[in-house]
Amino acid sequence: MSKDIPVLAKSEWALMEALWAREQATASALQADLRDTQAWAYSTVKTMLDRLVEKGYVKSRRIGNVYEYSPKVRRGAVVARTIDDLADRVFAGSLSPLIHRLVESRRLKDDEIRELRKMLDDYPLKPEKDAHP
Amino acid sequence: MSKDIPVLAKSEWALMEALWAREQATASALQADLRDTQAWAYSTVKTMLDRLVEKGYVKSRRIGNVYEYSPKVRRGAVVARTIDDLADRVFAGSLSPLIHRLVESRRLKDDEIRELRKMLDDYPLKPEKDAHP
DNA sequence: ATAATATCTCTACAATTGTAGAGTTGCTGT
DNA sequence: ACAGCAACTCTACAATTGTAGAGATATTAT
Repeated sequence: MSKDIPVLAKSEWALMEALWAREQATASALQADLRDTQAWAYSTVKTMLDRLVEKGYVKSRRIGNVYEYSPKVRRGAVVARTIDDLADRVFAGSLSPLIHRLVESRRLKDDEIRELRKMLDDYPLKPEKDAHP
Repeated sequence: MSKDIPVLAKSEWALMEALWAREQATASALQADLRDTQAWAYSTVKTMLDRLVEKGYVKSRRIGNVYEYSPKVRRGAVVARTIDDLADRVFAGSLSPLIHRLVESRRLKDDEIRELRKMLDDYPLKPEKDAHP
């Protein structure tokens, strides 16, 4: 599940977001998509994509003389891994202090608090899915 | 509040944790503290510390012929900034989806869920500190 | 005084990330 | 058949991060 592909670097996120948004696209399409936020040269985008392919985040296939790139990992998986990574570094692998911290950061609006409450209330306390020993 | 000092890199976290733990220490003390987890040469630790000084995370003062380092920023602040950074990149600045994600990741134990519930229940819905219109 | 020890300083080098120019190739319209 | 254009490939370079050796210096025990 959580392979050991390296964590995404900052800019790579932007690119991946664009790619996830399209599901599959050429380098220049992505370059265009990102034009406003990241004014990257075509070759920059291409280089990054190829690096992402090496890292295992993206797959590419040649269509005619053009490469089409598509995500190889689902966004959710990457997000999860990123969070894990953070939890590892910052909270020694435990998520709950991280969440504490988030909540305590007071940067949540009341609505969000309410929503989170609801989510937690609905949260199914583990339906004992473990294989019995 | 949230200065624009660069986000801590992976290894730097380890070092900072050690420093926060001691509150002030020499390079070699930290090197010793980290011996088990990070087998760094003295000069490695020293270099990193000096880089952290440059970045504004650490301050140092010479005591006799030895430098004593101490954190310049509180851990909490750095954690907050790190989380913000993550939220920015991954969730377009909003924390609540991040929390959602964390909770949904199912990597929380039941206890932790309960604890979070409690925490959220106790969470003071903003004591309307806004100036009334 | 001296040798040993601890600490510092300087310098360096590899990997990764950020960014891109220059030149090559191949289709496309005229 | 050729100019244009789009996409590609190759190469490169700066900044940051990870890591450390070598040599300078100061402190101390003998």
